[in-house]
Amino acid sequence: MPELAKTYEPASVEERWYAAWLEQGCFTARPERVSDQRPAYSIVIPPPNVTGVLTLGHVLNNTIQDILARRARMLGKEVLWLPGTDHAGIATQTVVERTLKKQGVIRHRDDLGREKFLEKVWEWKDKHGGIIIQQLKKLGASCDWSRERFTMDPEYSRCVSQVFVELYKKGLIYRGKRMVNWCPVSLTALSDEEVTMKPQNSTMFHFREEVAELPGTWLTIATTRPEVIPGDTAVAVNPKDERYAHLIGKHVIRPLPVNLPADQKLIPIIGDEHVDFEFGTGVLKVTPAHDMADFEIAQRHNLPVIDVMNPDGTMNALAGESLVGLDRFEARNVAVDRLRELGVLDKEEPYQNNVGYSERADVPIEPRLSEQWFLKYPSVAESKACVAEGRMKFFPDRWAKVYDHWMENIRDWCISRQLWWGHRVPVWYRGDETYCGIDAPEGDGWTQDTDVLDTWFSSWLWPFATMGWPEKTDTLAKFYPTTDLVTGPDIIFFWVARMIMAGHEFMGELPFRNVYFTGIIRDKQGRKMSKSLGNSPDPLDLIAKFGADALRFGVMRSAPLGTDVTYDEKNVELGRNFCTKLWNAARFRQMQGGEHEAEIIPRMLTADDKWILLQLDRAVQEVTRALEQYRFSDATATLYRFFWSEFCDWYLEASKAALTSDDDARRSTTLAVLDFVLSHTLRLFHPFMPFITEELWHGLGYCDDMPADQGGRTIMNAPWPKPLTNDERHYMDIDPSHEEFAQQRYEVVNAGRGLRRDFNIASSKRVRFVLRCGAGYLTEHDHAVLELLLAADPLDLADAEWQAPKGTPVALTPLGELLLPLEGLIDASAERDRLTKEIAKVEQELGKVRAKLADTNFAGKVPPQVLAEHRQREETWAQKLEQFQRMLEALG
RNA sequence: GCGCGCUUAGCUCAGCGGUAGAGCGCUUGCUUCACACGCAAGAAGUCACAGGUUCGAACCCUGUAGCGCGCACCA
Repeated sequence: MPELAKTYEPASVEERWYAAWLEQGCFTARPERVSDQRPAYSIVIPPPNVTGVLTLGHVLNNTIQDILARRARMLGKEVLWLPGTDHAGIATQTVVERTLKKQGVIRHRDDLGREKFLEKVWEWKDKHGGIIIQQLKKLGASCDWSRERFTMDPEYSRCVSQVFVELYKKGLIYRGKRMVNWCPVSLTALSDEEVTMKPQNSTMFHFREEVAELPGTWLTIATTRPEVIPGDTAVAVNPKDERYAHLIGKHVIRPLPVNLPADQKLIPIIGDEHVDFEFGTGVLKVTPAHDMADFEIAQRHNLPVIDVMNPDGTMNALAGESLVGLDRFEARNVAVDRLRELGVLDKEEPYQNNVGYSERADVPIEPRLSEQWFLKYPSVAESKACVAEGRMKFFPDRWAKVYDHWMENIRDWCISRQLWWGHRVPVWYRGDETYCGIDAPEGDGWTQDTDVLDTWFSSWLWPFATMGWPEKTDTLAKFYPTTDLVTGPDIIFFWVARMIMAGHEFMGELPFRNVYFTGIIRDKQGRKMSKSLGNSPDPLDLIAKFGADALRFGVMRSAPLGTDVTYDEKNVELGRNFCTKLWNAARFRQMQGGEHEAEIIPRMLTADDKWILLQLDRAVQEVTRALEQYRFSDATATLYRFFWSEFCDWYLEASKAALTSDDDARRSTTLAVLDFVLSHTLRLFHPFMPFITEELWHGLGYCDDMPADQGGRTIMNAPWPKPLTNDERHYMDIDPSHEEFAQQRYEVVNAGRGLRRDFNIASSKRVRFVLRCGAGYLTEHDHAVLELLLAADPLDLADAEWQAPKGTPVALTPLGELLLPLEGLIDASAERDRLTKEIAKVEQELGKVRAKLADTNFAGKVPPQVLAEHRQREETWAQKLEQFQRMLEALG
């Protein structure tokens, strides 16, 4: 085996192993291998935007999925991690359109026309579509690339059409002219979920309108949107409002638009319960074409609907000469000027309100009446029930409540978009005829609906459409429903809820059993990562600098279940340091030589060996449990503690005593324990850090223990470590008392190091220690370990009678008093001060315990076990106190 | 307005009924033959606040404040 380099060089290792895994088909799922003994495990990737680039959010999300997939393989499952990309309608179309404009190819997409423009989008997709996939590979994602899907693949598109047709035939999809959220920039309708409310500093304008039938009587109206006054078709008051009730049925004179004949300016005063008399002036202007609530009022009262705006947010001719052609915000200013000129503007006051914004274009949406396609959600009851009844689990489970609330108040989904990039609505028209089908109808003269479908209308089919539905493929039969879904809580409604409904509706079953919601990655100031803030580091840079494993480990370590992740490059650095530590521990093992298959000889096991085997066992159990509960940061914390503190700091240092001994059996047993622990550790680490563990798995030769026919002896297929069985414990003669003994010796070491510190002796300087435990109490090996770890030269064992020179520093340990004889440096007063301080501490602790025990309330009511613990504690402190006092007396 | 979450060491977070923990940062030693991306030792906390339950509360209950998120929304 070639000697390992001094530091780990991730780049070449990562590239080499990823290529090897691909070549050996390690990621390919084989449905034919699924059986009772080899259960299926599946997960579908949340498809990233096809033209997107990798962000830290993707790193978090996909590392989690990779950990789950890799661990499932090690548990002997047949794993399918199905990857792919999303066409991301608006996002992609916007990017391509903007780029073409920048390049001067077009001024507007209409310059090219639908077909030509789509050609450009496909060109763009072919050019940039592979980027994020390549980046996921850099991260080490073990996706089954042979099954990669794209939401605009021909087969996938057929699924989308088929689903549309089926829902149409069931009467769940319908077309209607309704109020929708309109984005004046993207020029398309949006779903309710694509609108986010933002607080705005607006102005509330109060203006007067005169009652036509009662000249001199004015109604004052409060509004934030004076520019849509030309669209007002009524003024509403609450019929119970005594101030205004008598005016119902009369009319007011609308001040805008100007230049209309007087009779056309009259609009009715109506009574409607919707009007809140507390708010504003208690008089509401009703603008049915530009406000959702007003539209409903208009329907109740059969009011005309006057749309005064163009699709792009500019005012149309109906807004009148003074406003026509102006952008809605300019128009607002002009409208205010007009009101002022007319002398009817009473008041302007600053006002904070919430305005719906288009999530994508980041501009206020415009409520707009238009002809759109809507879906009445299917399988709502089942979808609600499966989460409520716990058949599908959410992690953390508080999201179940959010889901439930949304499902309870679910409203029809506007699924049509006035875009070009996407799945075309599979509906054709000819005269009065309408045809809905997967393929175009026979005969001439049919024209297809020009709208495309909301991107999520394809994404919601992802779990089964990617597996070949509607064909009954092997993949679908074996891997659906999927096991886990890993995604962000921000798309719980956009995607998760809808997939659950589609799963029930088309597969008759839930699409996944567990949903893990990641946190959102934030910067150190707690802000979301975003391109515009420039606070989002490029994961590829981090991989280049620290290695993919370091990035993965660092991110997982800082991402506890249920909380947002504060990103700090320090964490990645920590991951890099950890990789180096692992690498160097492996190097240490390699430098000892010897074959790795050296067998453990139970009778040769030292207390240290048994101790580390028990710590390993504990780590195996903890990591396993943490992963079962999706507590990834807990798993990394355990791995870190076990490997760094327990294995490297204690065991590996202690093992040096055995490794330099003349006893061959001891030597080879120690090597065997090192190998046992390392090979288990590598496997525990593998899901988190796939590259370095594979490299060391081969570098240390552990791969040789695997059957040659199993996919190239990769650690990917090595068995996940199991806790020790009772038989194994018995065979190796391991029991908790050995752990305690080892621990006690380590306490001696700590005490010795403490003495060094107190007396300013460098940790590396070899000095004489005396342990008053009686000769022959320790085995030769245990003694050698203590000597090594204390850097003692020598460590003498003495009887209780042994007297040190007065003022010799001494520390209490579970194995006896540890003395540090200082030749010529004895300072009795310094030691007296030190002991006095120790005594004060002990007395304080003893006092606390005694006070509790003296409390009859405590002693009478506490469970016996707790009482016993306190008694034990009291005894220990009392003993210590006595010993310290004796030491102080000895000082004279 | 309704709901959810958070508040523990300078920073990021564990702990969720029985003596306050980790990593980073900080301090002090150390070129100890795997590793200075390291080793060793150390300082550092009225566990947001106020009540309550309990023998005992960071942990359970009630309320308050601050921060964050979701839903709804009155022009």
